[in-house]
Amino acid sequence: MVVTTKTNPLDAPATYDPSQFPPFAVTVDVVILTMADGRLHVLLIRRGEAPYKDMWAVPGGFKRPTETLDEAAKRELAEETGVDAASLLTQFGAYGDPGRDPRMNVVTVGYLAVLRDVGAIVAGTDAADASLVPVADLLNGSLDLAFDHLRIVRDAIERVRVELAVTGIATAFVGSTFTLAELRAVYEAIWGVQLDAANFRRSVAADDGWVIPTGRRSRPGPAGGRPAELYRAGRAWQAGGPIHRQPSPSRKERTKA
Amino acid sequence: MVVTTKTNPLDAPATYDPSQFPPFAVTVDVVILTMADGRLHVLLIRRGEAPYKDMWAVPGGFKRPTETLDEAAKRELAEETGVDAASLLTQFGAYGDPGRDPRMNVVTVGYLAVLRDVGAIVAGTDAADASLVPVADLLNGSLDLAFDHLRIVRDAIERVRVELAVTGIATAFVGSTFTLAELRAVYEAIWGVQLDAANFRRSVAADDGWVIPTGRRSRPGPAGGRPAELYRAGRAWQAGGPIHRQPSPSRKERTKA
DNA sequence: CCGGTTCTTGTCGACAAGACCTTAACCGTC
DNA sequence: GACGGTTAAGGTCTTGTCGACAAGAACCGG
Repeated sequence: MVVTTKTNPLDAPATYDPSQFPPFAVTVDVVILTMADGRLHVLLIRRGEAPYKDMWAVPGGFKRPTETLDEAAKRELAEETGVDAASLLTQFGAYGDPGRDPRMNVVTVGYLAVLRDVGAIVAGTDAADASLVPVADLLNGSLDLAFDHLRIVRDAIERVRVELAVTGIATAFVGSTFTLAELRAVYEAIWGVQLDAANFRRSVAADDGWVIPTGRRSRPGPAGGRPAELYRAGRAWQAGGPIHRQPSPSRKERTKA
Repeated sequence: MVVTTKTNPLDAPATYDPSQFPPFAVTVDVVILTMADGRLHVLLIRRGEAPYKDMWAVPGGFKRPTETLDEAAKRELAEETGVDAASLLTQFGAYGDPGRDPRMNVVTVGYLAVLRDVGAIVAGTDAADASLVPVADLLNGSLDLAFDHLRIVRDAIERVRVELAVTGIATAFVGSTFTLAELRAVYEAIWGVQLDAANFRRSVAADDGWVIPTGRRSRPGPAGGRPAELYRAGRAWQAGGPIHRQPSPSRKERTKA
């Protein structure tokens, strides 16, 4: 109640005296997303012990009492991939369903990390224990995960779709220099749409600050074609990205949908 | 435990053997927002005991091992206000900084609840212990809160501003039937902007599904005026609201900003 | 040199959103 | 009952944005 017989507003019913609070384990799970061959992938690890032995799971670990949640996520990311970048981490949800871990009461906090070129990192670890999995394989239900990690990954995907429209998270998927085609591929893969290259260029390059031309040009692919200009990320990506998802599919159907 | 010393990527360093996981208290804090005299308010309670005695705080309580986080938030909301509506609850963040509660390790999960007409509920309880506070008083720093609750409330406000553009949360602030002026006041108060009444009407009433006219009309205010039509919320509010925040202030400055 | 491919620039039209005005309906007072 | 004040509702015009589409530029291989 707002006010019980005592006067402590933070307390729960007498059966839940704060001095006898139910203990929980608190963990941090990091959903690591990256682009590989034009598709969105998530980094998963294979469990070596029960429960859910041999199943794929999201990397994570226990929060320490001396660190914040953000620091715990940063530490886990560094332990898993060797990447030290706290700015790429975004908290997206907390999960505490009873029985989600059959061994004890665990509340986990989900973090989203966007990296580029995780392939080399994954290869460096034991390949049998870590792998990049296309998110499409998870979203269509053809692959299940340990615990409630499938739900956690789903929520992370949904979050990155929103972040893509609101923040400049797209540049985290590409390298320090990139072509606009690469950047456009990020939007197309994550949103599952097809964007007009000309209009995309206009939106991104119009008011400068989004991307900065370097003057150099990329080498064409094996199929030839005109070499694309190389850009680097500008500093204006904190106040909302330049590309927005189409709210209503304009009259013509998209082939890719 | 999740893992033993070997081969399991889910584990932490040996100093953190899962069998000795550090215990945390897990609480749920509910930021209850409502409209009062044209401004956005938050329901706060006054602490009666140390720490932070006599300071304002967000209502909350311990999560029980047998309930989910959502259920805990729903229970807390019912205990505080008597309102039983889980659909209005939105989780927006987790907070676990060390020392945020000087007594023990506490991780709290923040929930946002949008209600209408909390005034009667607050009046029903002990008025000295619960109160509606304008969020403006919190955002400008003139009032501090216990623990890290100021940060929690700030995050909740930011979240409701986003939800307003993405979901149909605006209808949760008004009654079951409402005028478009009332609905517009919600947007104006939360975003701090001034919207053109004519354009607002077009956006909301254009493609029906947002609001449904009831045929009845409201009684004019004390200053007179033409009576407004009464609407009720449609069912199309799950796929994004009709009103979007202006991304770029078009050439003319707004008087209210 | 010549098609094939990709990047870049240009133009056009549809649509959405803001600014502004006019009409409609109710109040109070005189 | 007439009149000004107030608020709601509807209409029109302009502006800006966004998507579709066409055309040119720069590289490839043969």
